[in-house]
Amino acid sequence: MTRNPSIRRPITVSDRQLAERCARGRVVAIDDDAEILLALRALFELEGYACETYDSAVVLLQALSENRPVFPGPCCLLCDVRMPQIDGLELQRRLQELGDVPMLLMSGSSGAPEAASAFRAGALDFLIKPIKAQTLLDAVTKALAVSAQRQQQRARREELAARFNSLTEREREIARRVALGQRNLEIADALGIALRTVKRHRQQAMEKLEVDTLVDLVHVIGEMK
Amino acid sequence: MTRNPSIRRPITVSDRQLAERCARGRVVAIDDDAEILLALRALFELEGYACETYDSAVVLLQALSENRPVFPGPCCLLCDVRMPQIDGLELQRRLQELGDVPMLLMSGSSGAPEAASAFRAGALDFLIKPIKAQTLLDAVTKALAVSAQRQQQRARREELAARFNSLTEREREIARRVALGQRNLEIADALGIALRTVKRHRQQAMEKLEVDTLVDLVHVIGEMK
DNA sequence: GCTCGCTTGGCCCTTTGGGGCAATAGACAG
DNA sequence: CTGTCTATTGCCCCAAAGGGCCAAGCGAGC
Repeated sequence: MTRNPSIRRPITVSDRQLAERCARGRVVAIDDDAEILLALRALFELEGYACETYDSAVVLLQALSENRPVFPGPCCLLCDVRMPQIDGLELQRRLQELGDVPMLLMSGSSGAPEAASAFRAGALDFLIKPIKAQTLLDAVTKALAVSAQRQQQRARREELAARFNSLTEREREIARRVALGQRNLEIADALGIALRTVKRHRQQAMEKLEVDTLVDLVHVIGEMK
Repeated sequence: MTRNPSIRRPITVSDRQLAERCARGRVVAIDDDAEILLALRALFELEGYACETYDSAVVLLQALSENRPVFPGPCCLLCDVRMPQIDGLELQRRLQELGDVPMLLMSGSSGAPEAASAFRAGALDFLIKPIKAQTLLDAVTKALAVSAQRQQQRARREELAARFNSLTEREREIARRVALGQRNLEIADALGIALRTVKRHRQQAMEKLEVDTLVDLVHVIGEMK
């Protein structure tokens, strides 16, 4: 394991506090109104969430492109629609490939077309200013829950994919066929190899996939695709 | 099999044509503007879809409560938001328990709040008048596709549930345990019965569920819940 | 009382799965 | 060139699943 060269300062107490907050949930707020950002930050931090604020989508995109490490945990975006240069909907489009961070949009002056676009593009909600604090918190809570679930799902898939990739090509082939319900003998005939060989690969595959029943194998293969 | 007493007139040629259209897709349009309804009907029928029109949500609800038989096939609702008595959003709420018919809302005068409400309540899209014919057709095509998929899904589940219910209590119990990966002997011990008995029930269950491999059993049980 | 379906279980045999032990052969990195 | 990894296979043994044949106990309904 190599040392990460990006670590260049010691961990402070505030880092630890931030980490705790991030574990509960992190709200990334984007609005060109500085006062609103302050108010949002105050509200979310009072609730025990971490909050990052950006006064424009451009700054956020730049920060993201630097790809600096963040504490793990659920995360959501809360973004104003009406902003100069890059507006909320445009930002949503650009982040779409990133994909798994739930997005909340808010606006005071937008019409139905903007709201509809936002939802079509996958926004989790569209809040109309002025927004009641409770409404905002409910939306954020839900968004963070969605985020947590997606992250869990993704972690699980990656875990399984990693295990599956640690199999040899032959083992994968046999695992797939086993999960389709083919018998060892069928597989042996199909691949033109001996029964004993199929058994060995099957055995190896199940060991590497950390399953010990056929049922679990089926579930694991099913979860991956 | 008993005769259905609700059949009281012979099948006509136009019935057959309607049935063909319904199989392609049926659009239920609700708008208080008679001209719009005419235009919608013309558009959808030109595309080969069946189209029912209602000039108010009240009439639609009444028609639904009579529960008369309709031809099977994918179906979607296309409903104006701004209507007297019961508006589009209210109709959406009332039909929500019905649940599996995709809903498209349209409006010329609504704002972001209405659009957001519609999406939160599960609307598939929210179209802003004036709507281009192509936009409308695209939305309807998508809604019908969703409907078809839901119907297929539901049919499959009902089919499987019916099979599962045709099992005896004991057979269900054993099928569940088998699908959880328990071995016959484990099950026998857990239920305090002989191995042979478990085998018999297992065998019966798989026959009734129309599966012949353990893998298929797992999939069938999985699809049901 | 009797039949029918559900549940139960014993006996026995075959097929399939699981796994140890040993060995051959090709590919590839060091 | 050598050691490691992968794929392959044979032989043997045991456990588990699949299934035929037969039969008893029991509650529901005729």
